[in-house]
Amino acid sequence: MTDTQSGAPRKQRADSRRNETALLEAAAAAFVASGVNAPVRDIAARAGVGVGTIYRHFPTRADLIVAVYRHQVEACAEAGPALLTTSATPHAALASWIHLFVDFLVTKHGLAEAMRSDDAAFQTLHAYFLDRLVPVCAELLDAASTAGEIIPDMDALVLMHGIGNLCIGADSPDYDARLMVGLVIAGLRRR
Amino acid sequence: MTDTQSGAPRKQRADSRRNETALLEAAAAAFVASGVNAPVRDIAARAGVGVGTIYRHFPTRADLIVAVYRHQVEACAEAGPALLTTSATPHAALASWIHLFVDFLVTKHGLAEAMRSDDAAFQTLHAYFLDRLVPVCAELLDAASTAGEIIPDMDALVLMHGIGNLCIGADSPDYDARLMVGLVIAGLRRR
DNA sequence: AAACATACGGAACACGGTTCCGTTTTCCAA
DNA sequence: TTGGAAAACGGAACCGTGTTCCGTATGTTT
Repeated sequence: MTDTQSGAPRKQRADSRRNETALLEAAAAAFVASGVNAPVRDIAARAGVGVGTIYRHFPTRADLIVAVYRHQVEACAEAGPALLTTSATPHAALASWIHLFVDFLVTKHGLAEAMRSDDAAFQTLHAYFLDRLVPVCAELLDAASTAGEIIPDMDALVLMHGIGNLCIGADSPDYDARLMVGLVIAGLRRR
Repeated sequence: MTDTQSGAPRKQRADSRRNETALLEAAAAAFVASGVNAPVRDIAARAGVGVGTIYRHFPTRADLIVAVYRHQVEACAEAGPALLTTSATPHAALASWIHLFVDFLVTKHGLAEAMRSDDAAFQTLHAYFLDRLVPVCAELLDAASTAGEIIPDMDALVLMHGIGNLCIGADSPDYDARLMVGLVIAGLRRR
């Protein structure tokens, strides 16, 4: 049954659009100040709206996080192929790209933690990040392994998971996520 | 028979000791069933005590976790020197020991996550695990680097942090903590 | 301007950790 | 054996967060 509802019954209300952008800005600010787990009420207060409005626009926290960081993720994804053409070797491109990803993660307090929460609400976050970045990573891995620089058959999804995990707690003074990621990259090398 | 004791103010009450062991058993069971973040009320109910009793015996969740897993951590710590004498090379000993640690972590749902929480309540957990295991790891690292098998100056604390992080979410079907840890171990190798 | 869909606000609820205090149990000493 | 102080207990009450719900307000269309 094709219930062809009338094409575009009505456009989105102006206040709704205003609130959405206000929320995005408020959330970005709150994330910087308190990490991606900033209390819902705080974000609402910053945006000058009620909590209900948040849930109406972004049903889960993951939706909000995705919306806030979407363009940065896009930039990271697009950097992959670019690096492949500008780098000396595929392995160098892979290394640079991973460092780019790490830089992104470690500057978002709590993002790495959230990324790997098995809470159902974070499915969206998981899905978006992985859908967007895993193929890029896979392409880089493939190029490097074709060039014989790294071990074959490394799974991009597992690698991304692992890199993400290594970035957890990156702001702790006695931890060094980049060093650990460097070990992983070295470990990928064919010996 | 009167028990042999010097003039202590008073010995611990019998019900108190009973409750403590009951609590330990209940917590162990709850941890297996629901992970180390099992609700306090659940643990209390399993042990047949009130929630206040938990807090009296184990002021923070970390205290409870430490108490439950203490002997396993001890075993892991003691395995370090042993492996060093029985293994072919220091690097092999290091690898075996790390895998031992990983096995311990991945079978305790949520432990790895808890390990790296920056919540103040988990200071105890952090402190105990690291105080006990980092020196062992350092000894193994030192032996391997003295033998020229791995890169020098690797910090044991950072390595333990990283390994712990890699174990987060180890029960997810599309992740492989052991594989990632293997990459790190390979990355340690001098090339 | 009236009518109606859309969106809003925030009170109310759910849930888990933590505290507090009146009551109960244990132990010691007389 | 027993009186009573100290130790320990239980769980109600409290707090902070996420989430839902519905009466009200706002924007849009005719």
